[in-house]
Amino acid sequence: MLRLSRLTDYAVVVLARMGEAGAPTQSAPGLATRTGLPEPTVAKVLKILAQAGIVAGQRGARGGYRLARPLAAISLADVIVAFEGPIALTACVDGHTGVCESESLCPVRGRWDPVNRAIRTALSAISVAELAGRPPAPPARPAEDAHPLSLAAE
Amino acid sequence: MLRLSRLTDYAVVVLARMGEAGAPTQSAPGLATRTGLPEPTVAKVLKILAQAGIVAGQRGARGGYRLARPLAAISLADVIVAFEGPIALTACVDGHTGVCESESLCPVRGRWDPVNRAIRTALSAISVAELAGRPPAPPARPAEDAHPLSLAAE
DNA sequence: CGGAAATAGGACCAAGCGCGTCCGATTTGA
DNA sequence: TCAAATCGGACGCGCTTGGTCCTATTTCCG
Repeated sequence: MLRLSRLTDYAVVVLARMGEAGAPTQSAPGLATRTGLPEPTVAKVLKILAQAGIVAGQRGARGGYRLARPLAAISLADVIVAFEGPIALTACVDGHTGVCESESLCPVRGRWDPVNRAIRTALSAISVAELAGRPPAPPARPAEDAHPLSLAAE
Repeated sequence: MLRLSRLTDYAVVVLARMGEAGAPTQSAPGLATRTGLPEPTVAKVLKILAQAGIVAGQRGARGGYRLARPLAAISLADVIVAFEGPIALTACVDGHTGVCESESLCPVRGRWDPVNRAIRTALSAISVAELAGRPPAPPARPAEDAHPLSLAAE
């Protein structure tokens, strides 16, 4: 199913809501009620997004979170990397030399790299704004209909 | 990490080994020793591949498995679908209407479709033969670097 | 100046499921 | 008739994910 974690899914929803709000700064409880998601989960999502530099947190009373950059400048790959680490399909790629009991026997050593790069490229080409379908008020909105991602010919 | 299951990874390795063998039919225990993978696991992988129609099983003594079609005609998407179901990044897409407690609130309803299609297309364009990196005859390691798989423009 | 509100950063526990294993039934060649 | 192999399912351990909560820190408002 290639599924990404549920937190990542939530993050996209939360970011989309943040983008369409009027106020620049919004609190985690407020975002929770507006998205319909449980409040502690939304808080956790926002904390991770803040660590990744995608949102910026403002502490103290009347604090909250604001987007560090417009939704159009946040790629889907950024969000996925923040929640799931580097994008790769197999576990063989992230420094686990010696895990495979038979590296010399493995016929696909290093062959996954172009595949991973392709997936990465595809995910980097999609912005959260495109996923949300409505840019808040950018000077030049990219497109209303999703363009074919510049991947392989369909 | 977007990781696919370990069984899927094994399947690619097993298929690659089957493609480079001389005999058309090979037994699960034989494939296990040749890949260095545990024998029950290889048997399970082969069973799933047989259900998906990627390999064909021959029962009885001197039986085994053979490729239903050449490796070049087996796409990576075929293998992934066999082991992990339909390729989709989120759980919202496979008929779970009503799971999300707030579909009307969700700003990304249906927006994942182009993303999923792009991933699917990319994975369909890659054959197991390309992952194995060697057409028919394996005297030694033919090439060190992989060719760019005709995927995305980098 | 004090209290309230909110983020920051952990730790913690429960549930789900991936994954390896094994068993019996069936088929087929020697 | 026996042996070898696939086929189909069930079972249980273990890791990862997820949701929750607690405490410290910061900052605005009365």
